[in-house]
Amino acid sequence: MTSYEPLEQSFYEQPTLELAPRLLGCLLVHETPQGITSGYIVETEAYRGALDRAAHSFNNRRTKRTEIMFHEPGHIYTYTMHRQVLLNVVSAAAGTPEAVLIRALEPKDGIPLMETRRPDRKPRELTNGPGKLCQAMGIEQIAHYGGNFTKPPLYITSGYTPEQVETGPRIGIPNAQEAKDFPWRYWVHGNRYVSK
DNA sequence: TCTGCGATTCGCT
DNA sequence: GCGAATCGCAGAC
Repeated sequence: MTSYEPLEQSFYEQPTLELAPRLLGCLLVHETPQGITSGYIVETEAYRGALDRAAHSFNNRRTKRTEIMFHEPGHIYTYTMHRQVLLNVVSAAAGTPEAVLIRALEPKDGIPLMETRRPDRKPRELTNGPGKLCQAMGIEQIAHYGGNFTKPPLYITSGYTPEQVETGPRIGIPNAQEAKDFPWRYWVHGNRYVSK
């Protein structure tokens, strides 16, 4: 178990709807004093500020919480929901508030450490949901908000190329009217760690 | 293994 | 106050 070489800034400079599927198979890595944890990204969702009623930044709403989405792509956007932390990759050019939610991982390094952070869980229950993977990886909202995925301690590196990617409506946004049907959820076909 | 429902914190209005 | 990009548990099959 060693360090990896983070993907460069240029990787994030592609349209959100292209970045979201291209993140699949990439490796999310977190280096902490306790050790390294990592996992392959197997499920993502795109959120596109201006036109997307399901996004926090809908209608370009700029607040303390959504501020980071207006910055350059590659920044870290964390958000809390019912005591859970959710991890997002800021996408699109500065001034365009878009992001990709990381929904599920397939654990690679540091599985024993993940198990200490989420005791008494089956292997598959470690990272098969957006709040769960943050727990397993030790990701905290305050500490990581506004950071950058291009450098340690929390970064993304290349992994593998998925054989088949599937697309469908996003999860958990029933009040988003027309936006709830946008097929902006992407996952690796047949992967056991996909949340649904 | 899958589905449905209730808990409960924080940021925004 | 309100409502949410969720989780975990209970109960069915």
